[in-house]
Amino acid sequence: MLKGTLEGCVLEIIGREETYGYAITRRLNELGFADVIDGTVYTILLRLERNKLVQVSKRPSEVGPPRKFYTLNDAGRRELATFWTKWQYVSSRIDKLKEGGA
Amino acid sequence: MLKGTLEGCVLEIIGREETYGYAITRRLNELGFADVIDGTVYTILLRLERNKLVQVSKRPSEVGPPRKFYTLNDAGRRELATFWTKWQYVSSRIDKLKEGGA
DNA sequence: ACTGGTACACGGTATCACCGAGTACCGCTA
DNA sequence: TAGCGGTACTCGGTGATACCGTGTACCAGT
Repeated sequence: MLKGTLEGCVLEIIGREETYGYAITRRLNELGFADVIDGTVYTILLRLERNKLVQVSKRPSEVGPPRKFYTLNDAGRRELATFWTKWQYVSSRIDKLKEGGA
Repeated sequence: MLKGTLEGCVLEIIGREETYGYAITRRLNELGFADVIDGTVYTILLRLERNKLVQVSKRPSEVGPPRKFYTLNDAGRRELATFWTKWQYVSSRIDKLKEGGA
């Protein structure tokens, strides 16, 4: 019912600005998703890449190994919009169930 | 991250009043979860039963085969409270990410 | 040379929820 | 009385998400 939520969050983060896996993990942790681990994020990123929702550009870093920078392509932006629509729908229903139930 | 959400909804419905599988499915569909199918609900109910979160009472129906009525026990109520706490936490973070991202 | 932080990939796994088929009770009607 | 539609539950199989741990590797500072 709500699967792919974390993937949606990752899409949103990428949609804001070009970024890379390690930074996305840090961002998610900052946002309060404390238990999201880097391995999970990389899994999602590889899936996004496989599903052709992102454009990838590998560039060297000055403080470590090269980074893979991601940006959304058209399909990715559509997917993101679909995700938010679905999220709003489902989460509002659940909130309604929580409050009073009608 | 959000798995078990549907299970939480089912717990909430049972928490409101003693009810049974077929009626729960109808209720969920009414609430807007149109694609939730009875098989899914029964799977969840069997899991709740196996995990000892509900009390079950099988009683005959006047319009069909016997029904299995469910009520929450203490463990079920605790699980429900935990679910809502977690839901509120996670959904608020996601909403925050959606609006502006700070 | 070693440690610690940065950065990514990969195999394995648990579990949720979906799907479909199967069983069975009941009332109505043709 | 046979069949149909609605009610009601069970079960095996499946796909996908996200978790977990490990391995690899680059870089800077001590």
